Amino acid sequence: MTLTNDHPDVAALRAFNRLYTNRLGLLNAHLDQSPFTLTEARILYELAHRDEPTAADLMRTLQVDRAQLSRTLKRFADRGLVEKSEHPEGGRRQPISLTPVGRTTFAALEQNTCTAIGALLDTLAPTERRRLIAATDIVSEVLGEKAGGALLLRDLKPGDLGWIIHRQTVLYVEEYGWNQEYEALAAGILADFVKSFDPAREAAWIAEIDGRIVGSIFLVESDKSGVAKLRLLYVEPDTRGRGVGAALVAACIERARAVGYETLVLWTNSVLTSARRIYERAGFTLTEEAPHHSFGKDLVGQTWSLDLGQA
Amino acid sequence: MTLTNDHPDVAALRAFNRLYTNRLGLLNAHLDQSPFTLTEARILYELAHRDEPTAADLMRTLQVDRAQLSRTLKRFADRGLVEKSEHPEGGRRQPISLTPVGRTTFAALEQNTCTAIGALLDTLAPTERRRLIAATDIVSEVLGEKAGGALLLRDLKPGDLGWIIHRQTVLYVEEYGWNQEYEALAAGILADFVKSFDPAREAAWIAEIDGRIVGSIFLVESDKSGVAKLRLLYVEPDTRGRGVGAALVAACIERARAVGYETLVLWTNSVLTSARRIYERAGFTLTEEAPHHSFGKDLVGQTWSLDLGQA
DNA sequence: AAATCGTTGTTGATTGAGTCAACTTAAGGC
DNA sequence: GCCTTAAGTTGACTCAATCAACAACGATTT
Repeated sequence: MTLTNDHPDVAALRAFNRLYTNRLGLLNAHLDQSPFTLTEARILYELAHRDEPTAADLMRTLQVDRAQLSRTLKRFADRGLVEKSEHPEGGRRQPISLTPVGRTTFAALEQNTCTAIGALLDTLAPTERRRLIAATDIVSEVLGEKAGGALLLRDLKPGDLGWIIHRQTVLYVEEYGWNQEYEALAAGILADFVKSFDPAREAAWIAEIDGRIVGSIFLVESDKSGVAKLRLLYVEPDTRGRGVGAALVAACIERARAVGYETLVLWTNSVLTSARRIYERAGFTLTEEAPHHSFGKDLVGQTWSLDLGQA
Repeated sequence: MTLTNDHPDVAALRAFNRLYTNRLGLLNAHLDQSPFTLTEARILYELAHRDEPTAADLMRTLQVDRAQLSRTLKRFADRGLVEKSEHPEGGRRQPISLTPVGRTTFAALEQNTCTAIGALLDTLAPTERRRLIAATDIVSEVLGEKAGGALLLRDLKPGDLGWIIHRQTVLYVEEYGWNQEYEALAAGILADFVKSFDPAREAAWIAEIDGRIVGSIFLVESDKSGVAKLRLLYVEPDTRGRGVGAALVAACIERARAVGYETLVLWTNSVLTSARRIYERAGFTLTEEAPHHSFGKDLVGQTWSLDLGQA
């Protein structure tokens, strides 16, 4: 799919770009009163944060001209900030490193930029600042190297339930055209979950990657003795295929077994195909299917069951 | 409050800044192959989007040197891109405008940058792109001119309920140290609201500013005939004092009266002082107070009542 | 062994953005 | 009239940025 040029997203990103260069571009420009150019500062930063890169390395990551880089490094060397050494594998390559003087100089520069940015942040109200940082984190994550932080499963904390209801509803509305009925169902389930929560026999997990909620699952006691229900599994679409769902289900099964349940059941809908695969791989079997009309659609409800294999 | 320089927020914003200059800075630099510098492009942009600004105007908004600006404008004039006219009020001021040639040149330039940005966006998955745009919108809003968009009251749409539960819980946990009990209460209330929703006698409003949810309120029928309840009023802290709460309460009262209720009551807690002021101004009177232990705290519950003055 | 090619780094030459300071031109205030 | 302030121009200088040519070295080919 290709965007047309007058797509609103393009306009939004351009507006952002413009604002950013107008506001913060200056923050860079000469880092007021520092003796270093933006490019020089970027080079110093790379030198300080990498392990003896060669000039060619810097050229590629910072996208600067070879000539300019060569001269800049020479200036740095003249000022005693950097030194070049021999590359172990021979060749013309020269690993470059900061001298002690270079390190202290860089530290002072860092100090200045941090102060400048701190001053900028101080002009914002706490709420605004938090929103700004959250937003820039997202931009960094989306545009940044897709290192893909580690998956973390954690307990519930206040605000999670509302967030889950919100995200699940939005997802199911977008993907399957369901209506608000689902939101009420989820809200009801979670309200009951908290009200009658038995920490010894029930649990919930939130999956996080880089501090962002990317999935959740609930283990709830059922009416029938020895039977637990797995409920409200969901995984953010853009993190699917990274094992988030499997990890959540595994945690749920493990706990159910540890607590002493004999059977784990779950109710889902046939349209939720990616979830279905996760259940199958975890060993669940389809025990019942029945059409129903809910959330504004004709659906096929499914009951899946897993024998936890204990007396 | 002043931030220390090693505050994580500073680090986050710096990381963002670095990433941004590395990734998108190039997008600016020379807008590859265009004959215009970044500064020149910015000047052209301002000329195209403003009504005949003077050189001094440009100088202030773009933060460029007078000399540089003067020379750049002269170059533009030589190339036939801009023309200067007489300022109606006399003086040395010369309003500057693009010539037809300048307009078409600028249009071509725009086309290029849009294509470049479109190409960048096309490399992202749809979900990622949406997250990116949402994030940049927030940055623009926080750093941008605090024009403060218009307040919009709208109906409920799917996902709103979860969002409200999430935000209210986070706020009350942060501000008053309440626990998850509140989240369950809110989820239960809203689940019931949807399940037994009577469109003729009940309603809900979401307050939005610039597409962001900044508050909400619910009008719910009570057990007692002729009596309606106002529930779950909340306003985002950073938009308080802009009449959001008052507008929500006013909408609620108006509808309650229109539908034919005789009395509007609400239950709140004494610690919620900003809400209290809104109720007082709207004409509510405190009818009952009783201590209770909820949400992990000792609180004083209050019942407020408003006579809608109809037979 | 020689020729070729790709990579790495240096140097020359040129352009023009960016900066500081001096100066001109107009308007308003007293 | 004089002084102050703002707007715009011009001169002089620095140096980042860019292009192109070239030297050094390894790897590959012939």
